[in-house]
Amino acid sequence: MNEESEPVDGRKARGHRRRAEIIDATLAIVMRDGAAGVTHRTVAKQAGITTSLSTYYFATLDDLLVAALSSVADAYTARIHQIVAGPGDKLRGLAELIAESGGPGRARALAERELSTLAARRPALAPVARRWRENVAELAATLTDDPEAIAALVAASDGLCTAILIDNAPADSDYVHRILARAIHAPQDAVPS
Amino acid sequence: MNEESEPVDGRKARGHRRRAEIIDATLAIVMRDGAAGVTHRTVAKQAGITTSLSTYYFATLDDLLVAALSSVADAYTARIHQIVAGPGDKLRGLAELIAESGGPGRARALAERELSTLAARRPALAPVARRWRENVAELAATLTDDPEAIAALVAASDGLCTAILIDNAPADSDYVHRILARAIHAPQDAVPS
DNA sequence: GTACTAGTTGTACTATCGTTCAAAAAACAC
DNA sequence: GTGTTTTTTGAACGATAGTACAACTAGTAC
Repeated sequence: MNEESEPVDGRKARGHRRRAEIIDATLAIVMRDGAAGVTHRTVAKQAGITTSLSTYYFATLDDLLVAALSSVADAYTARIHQIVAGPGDKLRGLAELIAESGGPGRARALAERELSTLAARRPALAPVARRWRENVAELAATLTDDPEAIAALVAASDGLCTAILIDNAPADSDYVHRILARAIHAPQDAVPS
Repeated sequence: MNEESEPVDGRKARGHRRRAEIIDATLAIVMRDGAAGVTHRTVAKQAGITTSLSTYYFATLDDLLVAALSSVADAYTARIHQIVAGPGDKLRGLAELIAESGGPGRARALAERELSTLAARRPALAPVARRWRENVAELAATLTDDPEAIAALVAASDGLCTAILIDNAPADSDYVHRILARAIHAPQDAVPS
């Protein structure tokens, strides 16, 4: 998504398409078997290419993981920007996005979590892993000026995702929305202590 | 921690000690290199034993990971029960526990997150991974009866941990406490919509 | 002492891993 | 057509993985 403009060379064009295919194959692996299942060989088999071609585009496995995480992060970034720019209730839009983690978006959300967790140890992944939370903060900033309310909403979003993914908590959009609203609309002097 | 009572047989006693050593070694590996670094060989080397002895106590790698996750989960359970049973402000105690993830408790918290993430794919790990959130909910239940307030506090706790671990967010105990208080003390009719 | 059980070791098998490399194939420029 | 660049292949290297297994040691019971 953050690639250069279309190349005129037909070979490079094919190369870019191939690269995207490999990233998609990597994501498919992460969604099916987790990040631990990502090897040059499994990715190549998934993409229907030879192992060496996978290493041709991504010299190291880390490169592959960075690209894959960037891809999911891009998707979420687009979704949130769409919500922010759209006409509807932004908090409800976020709630629906989060609630998807319990259904059709579960594999994708899980992939994002796995790759983000990797980021704690691989510096190359860190800036990409931060994006989801930055995007939520951006959305929150359109609803309030209180920085702690923003932080509270970001934390609530992450915590709800965790609960839905790991705990198999109910992913009811209305329920998620109520928890989110509670986080962002709480009075800042709730507890004077 | 959830083992049987002390065996009288000196060999079995040694065996139990050995088992605990292996679990500790596994945790050390997870803390240093992540869950991906856990192999029978690395664990054995860390524990100063042979590879076959590691497989003698834990036939499969999953067994090892379950035991390791159980161990960290036990530690957190003990900490939270201590806070609940103690005389001090329970919410502040939780805030301090969470804030530790930014400092001395970082490796341990990261290990818990990594193993919990594994739980999404390995059923054997699931019940153990749920414990942390159940414990926080237990603590929250001593502060309010509103189930959504409890859920909000649990989500906030998890989200704050994520921010501290992945985002390298400031882990100021007072700050964490304010976010937590905001989650649990918000009025339930903040947003009528 | 013998018989028995639990812990421990060394070795080895097969599989898969990341990575490299020279060479072939394809698309381009001329 | 020739020459050049990019993509693609097949094979191979060394390293490490999980696991199995027979043998050895050490504690226990009698």
